[in-house]
Amino acid sequence: MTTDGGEGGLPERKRGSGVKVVYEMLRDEILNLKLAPGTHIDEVQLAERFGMSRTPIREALVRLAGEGLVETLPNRSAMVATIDVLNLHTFYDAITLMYRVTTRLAAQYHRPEDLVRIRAHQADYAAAVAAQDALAMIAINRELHAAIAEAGRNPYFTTLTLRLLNEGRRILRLYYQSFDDRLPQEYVDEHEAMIAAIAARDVALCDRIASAHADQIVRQIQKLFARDERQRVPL
Amino acid sequence: MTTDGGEGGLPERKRGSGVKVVYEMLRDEILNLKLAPGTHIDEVQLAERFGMSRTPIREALVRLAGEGLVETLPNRSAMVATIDVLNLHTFYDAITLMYRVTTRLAAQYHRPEDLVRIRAHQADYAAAVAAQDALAMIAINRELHAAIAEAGRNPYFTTLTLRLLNEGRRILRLYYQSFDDRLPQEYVDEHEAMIAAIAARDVALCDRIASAHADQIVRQIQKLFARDERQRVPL
DNA sequence: TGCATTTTTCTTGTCGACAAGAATCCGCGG
DNA sequence: CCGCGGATTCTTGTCGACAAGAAAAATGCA
Repeated sequence: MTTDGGEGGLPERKRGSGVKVVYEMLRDEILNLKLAPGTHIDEVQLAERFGMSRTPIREALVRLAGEGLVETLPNRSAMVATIDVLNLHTFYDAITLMYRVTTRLAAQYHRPEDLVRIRAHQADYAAAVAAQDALAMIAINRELHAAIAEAGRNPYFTTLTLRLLNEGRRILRLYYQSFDDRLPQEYVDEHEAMIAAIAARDVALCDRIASAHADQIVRQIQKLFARDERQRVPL
Repeated sequence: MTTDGGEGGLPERKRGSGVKVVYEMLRDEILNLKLAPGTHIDEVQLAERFGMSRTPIREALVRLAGEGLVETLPNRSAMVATIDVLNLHTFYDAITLMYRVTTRLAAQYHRPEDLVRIRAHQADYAAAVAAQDALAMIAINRELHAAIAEAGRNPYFTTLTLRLLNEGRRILRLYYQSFDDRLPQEYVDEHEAMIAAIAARDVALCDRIASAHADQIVRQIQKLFARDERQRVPL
């Protein structure tokens, strides 16, 4: 069986769009864990699936490797980047610092249209929480913080934050697919407070809220990995 | 005239090394401003120069684009990334924060072999200062701070720091090629103090020194751009 | 049977060629 | 003289094919 992804139609597509399509599709599948970490990626298989040559596939993979989403060894198959559980503390450090810095900068440099975008994401987030849709929450959480980072208008920090949000999305996704936990209403409130602080241009308050928010998420992830997965089977 | 770069010899090279060679060569030329910002990059020209097909050239360019060293528009020539003078403050913010964070982390997590590497770079730096070799100083300064970042063992911060150091190398290079200034002996002393603080694992001191060091560099760059380039011609 | 070695198959890295847009040049009209 | 439209050239994006290296399978030997 050839597991067609659903792209098998008219092969007419615009010049230059091929790479973009493959790149975005693969990125989403990696972030959704639809492609499990460690999965070996076969270029010809992807080429057949997307109905194009290996060349654009290759370029998409190189780009994804640049963002740390796939790992590649010479003359060997590329594979979906693994989630390094042992070095998670570096992730905690980085996401905490980036939450703080981008939120502070957003308080300083945001413009009215930024707040509109941010609040739109927050509305989506609240809706996802109400609908108990954990997957949507994870995706929207990323978009919300990305919008805050953009409002800070520092491309260096924005890029790193985006990368960390991607990583975080994979980790959270791991969390919510393993067991359907209560969905944290607190996040909605924390986001609300964060947005208010940004709108009020209160840098110090933003810093405090961002720190707390990051700590919250770190604790949640730690709770996941501390969880005992063994089934208690009567003997 | 075909401006051969000097690669025109036996075309035998190992499989998989092509991309690496092109990538590193182009990266160095961009960082040295041997390729001026804004220069259009012609793929076939590079292919002829390196004696290989366009495919590996292309992959190298995609990688460089991922690091922000070249900018690419669809169906248009890639070009060497421009130095955005108007948004330099974002660079200042980012490099200052990364200097602080990586130095602090180095104080916490460095191992003996890290100090050996760092001190070797520092010796090279001092030698370059003694030799009045500004170009070597610029390159070694990057390596020194890169080694400190590596000692901090947080790949997220290390990656961003490396990117900022690259950008800084281009800017400094711009500086020292415009006029041969006095070479700052102070940097040697500041580096020395920084290394001592790392070795002593004094996080707070590291933070202070890194801040001061970043401010120093920022001021130097600002002095460059504030400089009045007009020639005073008698009328 | 178990292990080392060789052969086969499979996947990637590189190449040359072709087609679609973009940039350039040329001719024409105002 | 200048601007505008079409033809031409030039550059990039994509393709199919081939070769080198790696993984897997098959073979031989103890």
